[in-house]
Amino acid sequence: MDLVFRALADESRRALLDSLSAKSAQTLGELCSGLSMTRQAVSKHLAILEEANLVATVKRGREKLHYLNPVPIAQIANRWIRKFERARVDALVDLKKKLESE
Amino acid sequence: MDLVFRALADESRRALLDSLSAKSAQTLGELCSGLSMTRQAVSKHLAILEEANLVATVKRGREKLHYLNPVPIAQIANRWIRKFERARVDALVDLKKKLESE
DNA sequence: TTGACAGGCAACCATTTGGTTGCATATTGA
DNA sequence: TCAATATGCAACCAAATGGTTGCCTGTCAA
Repeated sequence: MDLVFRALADESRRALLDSLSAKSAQTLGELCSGLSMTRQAVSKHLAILEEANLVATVKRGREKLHYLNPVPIAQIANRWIRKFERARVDALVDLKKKLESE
Repeated sequence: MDLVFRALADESRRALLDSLSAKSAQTLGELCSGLSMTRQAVSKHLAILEEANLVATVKRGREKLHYLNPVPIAQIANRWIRKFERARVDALVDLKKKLESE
């Protein structure tokens, strides 16, 4: 869970997820094009996304195909964000009241 | 948006949000108790959460009350996570097919 | 008024992070 | 076979991060 949050904290990595969401089964080289980063930097980012289970890969010959795995993101939505949705109205009303009373 | 993701990347900060979600209007001292961190460390984390607009504060005398603001989290849920929900089934079917064909 | 309490500020430190360069390995296709 | 291609690995570097300690400021209450 922590790995997922940390993986999502970087804009480059979120961009990679975007890219994989738009086009599946991309190779490392493909994912590099357009980004102003060396291949190795992208490779490291992908390793972090893999570690967090946000990206799955399949080797095909000398290429490595990358796939988005949206499950961890869905889990965060379901298990973590919902906690705060419940608190949402209460918290805001609470704060507003406080601000107005001062 | 990036500030929110980065703020959420740290377990201590998520714990602080949890704490504020459970009990609103806590002071810095209150938020510190239970955590094995100096007051200054907690203060820095709270500053990052404030920067990301996840926590709002009101000064009352020599105390500073902290409030959870769940709106940015809700925005991420709505504007960002939904993108990947759309891709979810497609992506998994896609990957499964690939894995089986190799 | 004055000591105790809540918090802010700044300097400092170790570790992690995001990136680079250089070289090695493995697959492909002419 | 062999050059080109796709990726992996390791060392290195600067900057950001998470934490500390020490001291200062402002407020409360006896």
